[in-house]
Amino acid sequence: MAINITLPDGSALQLESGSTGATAARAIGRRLAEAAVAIRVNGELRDLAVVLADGDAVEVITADADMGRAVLRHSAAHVMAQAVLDLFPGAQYAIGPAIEDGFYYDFHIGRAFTPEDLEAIESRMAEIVAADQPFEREVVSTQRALEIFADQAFKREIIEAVEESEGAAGVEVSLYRNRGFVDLCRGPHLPSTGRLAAFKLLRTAGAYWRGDEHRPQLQRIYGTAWESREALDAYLHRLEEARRRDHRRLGADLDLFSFPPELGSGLAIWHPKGATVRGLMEDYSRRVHQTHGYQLVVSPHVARADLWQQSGHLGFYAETMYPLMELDDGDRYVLKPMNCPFHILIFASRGRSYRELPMRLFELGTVYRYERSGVLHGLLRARGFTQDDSHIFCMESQIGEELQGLLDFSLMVLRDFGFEAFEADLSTRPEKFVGRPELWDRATVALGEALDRAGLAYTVAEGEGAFYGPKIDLHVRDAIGRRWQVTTLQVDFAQPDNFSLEYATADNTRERPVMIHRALFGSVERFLGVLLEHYAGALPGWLAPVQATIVPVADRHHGYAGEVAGALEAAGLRPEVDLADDTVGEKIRRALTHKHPAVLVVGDRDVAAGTVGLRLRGGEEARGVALADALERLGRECRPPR
RNA sequence: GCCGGAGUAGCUCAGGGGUAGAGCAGCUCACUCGUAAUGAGCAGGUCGGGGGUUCAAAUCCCCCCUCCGGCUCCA
Repeated sequence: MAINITLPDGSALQLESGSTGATAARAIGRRLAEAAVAIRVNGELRDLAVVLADGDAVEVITADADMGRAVLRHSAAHVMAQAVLDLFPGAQYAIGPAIEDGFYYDFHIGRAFTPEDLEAIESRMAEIVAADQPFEREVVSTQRALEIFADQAFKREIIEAVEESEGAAGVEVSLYRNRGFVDLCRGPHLPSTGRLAAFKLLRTAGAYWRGDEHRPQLQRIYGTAWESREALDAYLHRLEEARRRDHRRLGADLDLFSFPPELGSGLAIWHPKGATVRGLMEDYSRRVHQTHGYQLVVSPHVARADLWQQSGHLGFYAETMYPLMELDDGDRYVLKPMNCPFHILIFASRGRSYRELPMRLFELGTVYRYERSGVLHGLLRARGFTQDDSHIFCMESQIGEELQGLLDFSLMVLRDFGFEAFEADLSTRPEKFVGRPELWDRATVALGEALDRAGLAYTVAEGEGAFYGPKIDLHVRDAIGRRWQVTTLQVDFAQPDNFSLEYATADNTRERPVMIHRALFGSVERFLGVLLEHYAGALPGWLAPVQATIVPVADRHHGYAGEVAGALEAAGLRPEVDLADDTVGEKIRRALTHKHPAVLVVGDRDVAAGTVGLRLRGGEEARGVALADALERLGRECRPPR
C-alpha cells in the first residue's frame, strides 16, 4: 500500500503506508531530514513521528525557521524543567512556553534560584541533551492526567481549565515524556533531546502565576536556544549590542540628561546638550502641527480636584496620580497626569459651531504620573514627561477622514525621524464600555480602513480597547529590529459626555462632538530615548546637539578655528571648538566618541588657504576643503527634514 | 507594588573584620603636534543612608533609599 502526499511546491511524493513525517523528510533529502525538527501537516504543526495519511499536504520545518526555532525552544523549556525536577525534588512546575528569542519556565521551589543554581541546571541540561532522550507523545484522558499530576497543583489547574473550556470532564490531553520526565503539553517537540544544539540560561525573575499579582509568585528562569552555536553567539552579540545602545548609558556618556537620586525616582534633569536635542524635537513638533491644521494651546501643571472628578480621572486613574494637595482654605489640587481636561475646557469656553470642526488643539504638555516604582525605566518610563498631545473635537461623520489624516500625519512624523518599519495594533470594544455600540463599530471600522489605506500591517487586539473608545497603537522597528510603541490614536466617546460638550449644527440644533486623543512621539522624553537606541547615540545631523567639532592643530590656529566656528554659527549650525591641550588624534577621538557628525581640522595650510580638513561621520575625509564648500556640505548633512 | 541582583572617586571596577586602591575623566606643568588615547605631577571617597554586633565594620546582621533584570501596569 502506498500513500501520496503533497509538498509545498505542489509536487507529489509517494510513500509507503504508515510513513511518518521523518520518513517523508528523509525521502525528500538527507540534509533536510537532518535539519528537520517538526512537520506541518495540512497546516498544523506536528511531531516528525506523526503518521501521514494519503492526501496530506506536508511541509518539513527546519530548526533555522521561525516555527522550527519555536519548537526547539519549547523543547529546551522541557529539558530545563526536567533538570530542575532532577535537582530540586518536590519542585512544582507551572508553564514553560517558547517566546521571542528564547523560552522560560515557571517553578515553585520554596525559594529563589541563585546564579549557582542556574549553572547546575545548565549542566544537568547538557547531560540530558547528551543522553539524546526521545520525546514521546501520549494522549490520555483528563482523569488520567489528574492522577499523573496528582502532586502538581499548577498542572492540575491547567487540566481542570481544559475540562472547563471543553465543557465536559473526560476529554483528552496530550503529554510528552522523555525518560522519567513527563509534562502536559500540546507539542510538537523535537524527536529527541540530542537535537538541542545550543542553549543558555540567562536570568531568573519573579513571575505571578497566571500573570495575576494576587496569585502566588513563581520563580521564572529565562533561557535562549538556537539551531547552532553560531546562531546563539550571534544572539548573545545582539544582546551586547542592545546594551551598548542603552539610552541611559548614552544619556550619561553624551552628557544629555541624568536622574539624580536627590530629585526622586523617575524624574530627569536635562543638561545643556540634552535640552538642545529635545528643544529641536519640540520646535519641529510645533512647526509641523502649525502647518497641518492644529492650534497651539498651553495649560497649567495643576488643577482643582473637582476637574479631575468630572473627567473621571479621580475615579479611574487615582492610583497613578500624585496625591492631592490640600490648600489652606481647604481647596484641593492635583498635579496633572493628562492634558485632556484642559483642552476640553478650551473647547467648552464658548459656544462652538460645526464650522469650527474638526478642532485640533495641540500642546507639548508636561504631565506627572506616580508610576509604581518597579516599572520605571530611564526616559522610556518616567514619572514626569512631556506629551506631544492633541485632542481633536469632530463630528461623528468626520471620524473616518480625521483618523485617516491623523495616521498619515503620524507616519510622516515618524519617517522624518528616520523610522521606516511600522506595525500597528487595533484595540476593539471591551466587555465594559460606554457609548453606542454602532458608533464603536463605525469608529473601529474607520480605524481599520485608515490602516489598510496607509498599507500598514496590523493585528487586532480584540476587546483590548479602553472602556471609552477604540484605539490604534503604532510601533516602530529600530535599527536592530526591536519594536517600540510610540504613537497612540485613541477615540473617546466618554469625555464629551462627562463635560456635556456640544456644538451648533447647520440646522441650529445641538450635537455632541467626538473626541480623539493622540500623541505621536508618545512623550518627547520617551521618543528621544528610542531615538538614542535606534541611532546608538549618533543622532542625525539636524538633531545632533553639536554638529561639528573644530580641531586646531596647534595653539596658533585657535584664532582661525574661532573664525571657522563663527562662520558655521552664522550659517545656523552648532559648532564647538576643541581648545584642549591635547594632540589632534585625541581631539578627533573625543569628537567621534561623542558622536559628533563632523570634525573640522584646521592647521597652517588651512589658515593660509582659507580651508578646513573635513571629516564626516561614516569615515569620509577630505583635506583642503574651501570653507564655503564645507559650509555647504555641512548644511546639507544637517538640514532638518522639513 | 512583588521576586531576585547590585550600590566603593564624575565613570568603569578591584578590595570582603585591623584606619581605602587602579584605569579613564578632572586640575597643573611640559610638549605645539594634520585625522581614534603625548608625558609627568596633583587632587579627588564619613565605601548609598540609618541602626546593631565587635576592642575594631566598606567588610557581619537588621531597616530604609536608589539603580539593574523580570512580573504586573503602561506613553
